[in-house]
Amino acid sequence: MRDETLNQQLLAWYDRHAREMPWRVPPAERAKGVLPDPYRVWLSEVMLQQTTVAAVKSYFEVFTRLWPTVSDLAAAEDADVMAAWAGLGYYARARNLLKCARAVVADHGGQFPSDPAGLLSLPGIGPYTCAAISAIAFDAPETVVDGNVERVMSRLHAVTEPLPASKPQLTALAAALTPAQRPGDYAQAVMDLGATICTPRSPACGICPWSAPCKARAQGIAAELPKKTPKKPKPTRYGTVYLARRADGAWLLETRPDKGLLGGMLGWPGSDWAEDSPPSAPPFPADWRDAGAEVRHTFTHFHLILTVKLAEAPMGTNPTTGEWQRLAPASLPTVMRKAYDLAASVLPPH
DNA sequence: CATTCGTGGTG
DNA sequence: TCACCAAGAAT
Repeated sequence: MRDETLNQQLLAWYDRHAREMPWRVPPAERAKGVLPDPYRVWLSEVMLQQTTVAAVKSYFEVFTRLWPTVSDLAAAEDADVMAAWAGLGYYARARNLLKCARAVVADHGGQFPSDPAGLLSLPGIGPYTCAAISAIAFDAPETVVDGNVERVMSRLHAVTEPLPASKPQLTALAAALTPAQRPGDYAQAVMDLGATICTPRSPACGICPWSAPCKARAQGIAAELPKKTPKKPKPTRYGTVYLARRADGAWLLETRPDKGLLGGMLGWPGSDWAEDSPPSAPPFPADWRDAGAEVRHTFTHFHLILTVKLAEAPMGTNPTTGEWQRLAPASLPTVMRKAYDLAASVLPPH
C-alpha cells in the first residue's frame, strides 16, 4: 500500500476520533486555517514529556491561568514556577522551561522561532519537542518520534530489533509517512492512534485504521512489539529527613541545589540517600522523635526508604541549614509531601 | 551509547 | 506487590 494512502487513511480516522485537549485545535478548526498558540503548544509538549495526558491537564490549566503568555512566564519568580510544577516530576523540565521562556523574550522578541533549528537550540527542546512544535503550531512537515510513534512504526513494519538501537530505523519509517499536507494533524493522529488503539499491552487491532497493512498483526506479534533492551534492577537507598515545626507554624525547609535529583525544589533537611543508611545530624539540637513509620517512594532508578524525625521548635531556634517558612504542602515534590503528610498525622494540630 | 531524572496508573 | 509504562532531554 502506498504511503500516501496510509497517511490519508489515518487522517480520515483522526477527523472522526481526535481526542479533545485544552491545548489542541481540533481538525475541523485547523481545516479553516486556525493554528494553536505556539506558547501553549510548547508548554503542553514540555509537560507531556514522559508524562500522561491525565496528569498534565490540571497543571496546564494552572500555568496558562497564572502565566497566559511566554512573556508572563519569563517574568515569573523561579520559586513560583517550581512550586506550580511540584508533583509533576522531572523538575529539570521546569528549570529549562524558565530558561527557555526568558531566551524567547531576550533573543526572539517574545515570539517562538518558527524554524526547527531555532527551536532546537532552546533549553528543554529536543528532537521530539522541536518536531511537535514545528508540526502542530506551524504546520511544518516535521516528523514527531515519541514512544507512541516508535510503537506504531515497529508494529506497522514488524521491526523486531530492540529499542533504542532500532530508533534510527523507526525514525526513517515515520518520516517516510509524514504528509506534506496537514502535517500537524498527522503528528497528533499517530500519537492518538498509539494512545488509544495501538496501545502497549493489548492493541485494539480490530478497530485500527492501519489493521490491513500492519505486518506485526499479520504475524501475530503486535503485542510483543516494540522489543526493548532489558532494564537494570533498581537498588534501594536509605536516608533520614528532619521535619521541624516552629511555634508560629513555620516549617524548616531548604531549597535544593539546581543540579541533580529534585533540583531547585523545596525539601526537608536531612542525610544523603545511599544504599547503606548514611549517618546524619539534625539541623538543630532538640528532642527529635521518630514519626513511627517510614516513607517509601520509588524514583526512576532507585527505591527510597526514608526515616522521618520530628521536632517542635521554639521561636528563635537557629538551624544549621534551611530556613523557616510558611508551607503550602502542594508546593513540595511528592516524596517530600509524603513525609509532610506523615508528620501532619503525628504532630498535634497547630 | 548509557545514565540520570518523578510520578501515578495499570495489569 | 511490582515491573512496566507515559507526547524525552541533558549529559
